Amino acid sequence: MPRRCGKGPRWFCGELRGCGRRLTEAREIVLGVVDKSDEHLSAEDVFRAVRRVNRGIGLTTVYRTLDLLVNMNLLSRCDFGDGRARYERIRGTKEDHHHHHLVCTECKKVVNYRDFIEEEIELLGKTEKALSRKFNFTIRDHLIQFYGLCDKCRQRD
Amino acid sequence: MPRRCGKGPRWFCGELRGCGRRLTEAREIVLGVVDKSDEHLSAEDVFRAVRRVNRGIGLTTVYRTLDLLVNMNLLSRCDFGDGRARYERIRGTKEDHHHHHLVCTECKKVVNYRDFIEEEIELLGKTEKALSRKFNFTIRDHLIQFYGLCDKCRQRD
DNA sequence: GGTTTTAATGAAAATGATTTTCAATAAGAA
DNA sequence: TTCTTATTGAAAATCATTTTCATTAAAACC
Ligand SMILES: [Mn+2]
Ligand SMILES: [Mn+2]
Ligand SMILES: [Zn+2]
Ligand SMILES: [Zn+2]
Repeated sequence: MPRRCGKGPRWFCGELRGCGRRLTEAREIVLGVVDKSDEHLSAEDVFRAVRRVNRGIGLTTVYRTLDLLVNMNLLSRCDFGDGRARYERIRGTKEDHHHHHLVCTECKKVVNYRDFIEEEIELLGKTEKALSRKFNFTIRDHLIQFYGLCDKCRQRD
Repeated sequence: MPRRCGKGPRWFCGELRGCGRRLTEAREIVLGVVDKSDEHLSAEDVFRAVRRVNRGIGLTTVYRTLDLLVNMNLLSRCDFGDGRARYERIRGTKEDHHHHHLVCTECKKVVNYRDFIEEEIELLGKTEKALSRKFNFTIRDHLIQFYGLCDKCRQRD
């Protein structure tokens, strides 16, 4: 009889075990930190939050864990062009909380939006079909981002 | 009477002078290299090509010049997620040769496509209006990229 | 043509996010 | 509990890009 996995939610423990991985405090804390936040956190952001819970966890481990969680499809890694990766939790089904981003090029503020997502998805389908045929590509993912100036930055100029 | 600008196309010389800049051999060669190519060149790629014309030009100058040309709106800087910027010439009017990218996540091959560009533009307009109202954003630019597997990489797996 | 101003340059050093190395630690199977 | 080996932290390494600074050369002005 396998010993009850000490800490952390069962499902997470299970997912990890499933691929021969171990449930550690660092992994729990990192997942918890990103999960709680509704921001787009950098590795450094996550590191700072993690340290508040356990001072002993190193930046290297945070990087490694974020990588792992992205590969497990629990987090998504974003690039808003400021030279550092950012992470956010993928909630529920893939299609469920799908959203795109609106980035202020001035203050780097990022807004999630879902307006016209349906139309974007429809366009995606169309494009996928056409490009698949034309270039023999299998499309797996897409990136749609809008750049501009937020309210405050527009006025400031 | 201002001396005739020695080398290079008049328009380029003029554009530079217009903002208090000087026309140099490095700038001419860099622009020429990116202009001739129909690839998405990294700074290193450009550097190698530039050296074939003039061995004396340094990598630093290539970086500086690429920056300048992007700011002058002659080149566009792309990010395909491989950790280095890539550059391509912007031809003609902005709307004219507008295209989006299809990136193979395996071999990093990049394809330009224009299929459904009209629909994408239409969607952009719609989204711009809605997001502008909802979030008080002024949209200036957008990024639409598809990721997947090219023909060869699909078969190889 | 020559002289002057200062933008542009190259080499080397610095930067900064991320990755690698490696010896020590601890998860979890038995 | 013991044993295997995945995971970890600290320090060093990587690598694209930027900064520094002394030198060079556009081009404005004689
Ligand atoms: Mn988001
Ligand atoms: Mn292109
Ligand atoms: Zn802003
Ligand atoms: Zn490929």
